[in-house]
Amino acid sequence: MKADTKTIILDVAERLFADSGFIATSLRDITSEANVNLASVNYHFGSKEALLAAVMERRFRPINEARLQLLDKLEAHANNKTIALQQIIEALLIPPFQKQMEWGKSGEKFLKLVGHIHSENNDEIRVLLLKQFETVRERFTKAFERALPNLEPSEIHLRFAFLIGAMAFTMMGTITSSNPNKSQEPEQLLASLIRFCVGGMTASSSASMSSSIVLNGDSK
Amino acid sequence: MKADTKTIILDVAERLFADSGFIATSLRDITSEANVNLASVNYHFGSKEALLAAVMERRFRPINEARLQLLDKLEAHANNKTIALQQIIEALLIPPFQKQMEWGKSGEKFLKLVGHIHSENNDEIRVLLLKQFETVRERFTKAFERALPNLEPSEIHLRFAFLIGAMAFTMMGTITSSNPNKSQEPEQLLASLIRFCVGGMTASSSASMSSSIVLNGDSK
DNA sequence: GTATGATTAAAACAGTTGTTTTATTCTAAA
DNA sequence: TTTAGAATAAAACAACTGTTTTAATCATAC
Repeated sequence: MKADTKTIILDVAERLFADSGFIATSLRDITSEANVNLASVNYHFGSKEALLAAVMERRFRPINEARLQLLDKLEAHANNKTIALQQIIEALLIPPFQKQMEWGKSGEKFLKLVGHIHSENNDEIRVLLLKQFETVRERFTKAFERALPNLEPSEIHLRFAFLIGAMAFTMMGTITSSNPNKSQEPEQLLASLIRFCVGGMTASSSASMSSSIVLNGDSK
Repeated sequence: MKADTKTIILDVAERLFADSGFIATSLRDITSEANVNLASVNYHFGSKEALLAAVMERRFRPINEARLQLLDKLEAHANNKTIALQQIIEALLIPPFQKQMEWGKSGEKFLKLVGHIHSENNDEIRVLLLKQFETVRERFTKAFERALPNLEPSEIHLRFAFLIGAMAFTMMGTITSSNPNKSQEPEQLLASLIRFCVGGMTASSSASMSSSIVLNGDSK
């Protein structure tokens, strides 16, 4: 089983981008570790940025397809009845972790990369991710709005963003690496994340600030 | 009121690091925009990385002092009684937003920088932040454990990490910039974040996965 | 006024970056 | 076997990086 140049480059780039970041990883880092010629990246992908796009595309397509497929199934089974919020959140959060386990060592670092891309400064790079995520985002926003009819859409929008933040942070691996306990099983990590997000999304919207702290910017 | 070179460099570096990231911002970007000589960064701070450390140090000290002070006050007022979880979370989340408003235009971009540093690939850089955060982390972890006695410490540890993720993501400004609505008021954003985190931290720990999806990595 | 040290200025340094160009090799159809 | 095109290889390109060195200037105490 001989892996072709394009695949080797994708694999190595995925791992190095995840470990050291997009900017800090040079094409020479990638090509030397992949044992391919430096020019082969530009030959096969066009540019360094296009290589990153290809890396993300390869993993994101199946993940987002699984997400939408699960949501389809949920909406088909529950005709007119409201879908339980936990099931929506599971349809969103389980696929990336599940795919990562399926891919084994090859896709080991992909979630870490995605977590970092989520908080990328470079707009052009983050747009690559948003493009992939757009349909998922729209569909799940509607699902959340149906499941949480007593929350204003703007509030749901914000909470969805918080959820993404918790998810991205989890994916980056900062949590597992900083945890002094023995390495968290992905299943336990995912289960905790789901619980946290369900609690966050279903939180009461009426609670006001209890302390006397006020945000007033007097210093002009 | 003449601003000295060191302060100008700190201000410009803070803004550029927040907008374009640490690696992507060159010393020449900073010094040319600050109208100071290139060598002045190394003269006053020693290195580019030491400059970043100085940028973070300047903002983090007052924020974390405020956090600990608020927690002190909570623990002093509630002798033996348990502190409401929402108050703990407020003591953690309000100071950064409050300080940012106090600082006005000068500290406008600091939270964005912090959010990005949280998800930095470079370990040495993230360590700079963790060092500043260590005491806060320990104190609030204990407070959470007291306020949530029915949760296992490992579960609290994870949820704390999710909370940090939601917070960092909020700070990065990805949310506000992606929101099609009129610019979110910081107060409303903070209030929503607090609600989400309170809900997430107090979520039931017994809920198991409801769907039939299972994470099993058969592909060896 | 002069000497001392802090600050700023300008230039050079040694290295790395993504990309392109020019040759060479490989592969598969005619 | 010849030949056209794909793929790889090696080298060069021009630009940019953080840091250091060497001069010049500034402020301040004597």
